Amino acid sequence: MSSLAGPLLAWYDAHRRDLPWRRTSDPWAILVSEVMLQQTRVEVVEEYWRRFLARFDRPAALAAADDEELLQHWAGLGYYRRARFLKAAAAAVVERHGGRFPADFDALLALPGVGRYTAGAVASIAFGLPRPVVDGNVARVLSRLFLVEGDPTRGATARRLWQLAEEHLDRERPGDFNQAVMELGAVVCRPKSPRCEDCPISGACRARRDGVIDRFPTPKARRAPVDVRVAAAVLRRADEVGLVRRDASARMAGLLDLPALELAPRTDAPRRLSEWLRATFDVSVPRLSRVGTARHGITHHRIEVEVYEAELAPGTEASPPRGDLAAAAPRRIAAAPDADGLRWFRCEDLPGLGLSALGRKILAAAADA
DNA sequence: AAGACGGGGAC
DNA sequence: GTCCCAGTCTT
Repeated sequence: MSSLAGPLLAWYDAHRRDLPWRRTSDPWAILVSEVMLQQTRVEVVEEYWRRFLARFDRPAALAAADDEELLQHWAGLGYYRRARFLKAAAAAVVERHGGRFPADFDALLALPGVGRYTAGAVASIAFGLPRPVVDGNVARVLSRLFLVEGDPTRGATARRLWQLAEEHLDRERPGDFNQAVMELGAVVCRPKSPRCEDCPISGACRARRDGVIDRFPTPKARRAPVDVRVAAAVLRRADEVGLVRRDASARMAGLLDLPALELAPRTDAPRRLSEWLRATFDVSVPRLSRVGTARHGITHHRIEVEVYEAELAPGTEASPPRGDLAAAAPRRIAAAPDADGLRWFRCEDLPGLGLSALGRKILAAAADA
């Protein structure tokens, strides 16, 4: 019925990128790639995927790992809940399926963190099952091909796109077909300045025919970003730096971070930070010097971090956090230490330790000073 | 149906 | 600076 699959598969066979997870048929390795690729670019994922699979080569290996090591391998990727779901999925594969992945869409869909897209991707790519996928790439390609209006991720528009993907799926090579459409969206049918001259199915594209490529897909409504002001402390003790582990209820839960505090407008930052460090960790920091500024964006927040540094006397210790940490300060972003409080880490051990990207930027700002 | 959830690469 | 990515879960 569809005249799309032929040209698409031929194009894919000739032009597909040599991505590491395309060299395996191991469903575990493919699941890890798909979860990492959720809302995350291919170029970013490659190195994480290699390192993760080298350490957790089978579901049982991840299921047995502790959360700290898991986060160390995920730090910097974002959407950290994915990592916990992936561990839970690995445990479920061990418990429900004896450590072997089920060649069954519904069983895959039942795994934690595996939704309609990921279940379809693993089913089609690892097991050759005829299941469609719709991700951002597929949504863009199909919305342009068939003039599908509306937010591709919601309601009737999403249903229409999944229906189109199902209708046009190649039943002989579902995994390659799905990857071909995604590849086309990533490389040719790009959000901006699409390369229609290089598109194997441009003749079938209604948006191109009508000269309205730039109006598809319909842009999503956006919220204005919220500005957040933060003061962070780089506390040094000889060759060590004081870090906190972020609380399980906070954003970036479980990652290491600099002790930091969200500031109300017109706050005397160093004084407030110093008082908070004393009240929370019982560390006395007489002199905080401003050493720089770090900027960071987190889902509709713009964060500006004033970075302060202090050299503490050798032997300085900290008490476990006191009081109600959640009530102590606003903590949309900062002020989220867990009950272990301030801990000392050798600076040379920091890389690979599970520091948040925000934390890395704060240390970089301090190092520039 | 809408909101929460990171980070960075490309323009 | 802005956009948006091989999405999923929760409310």
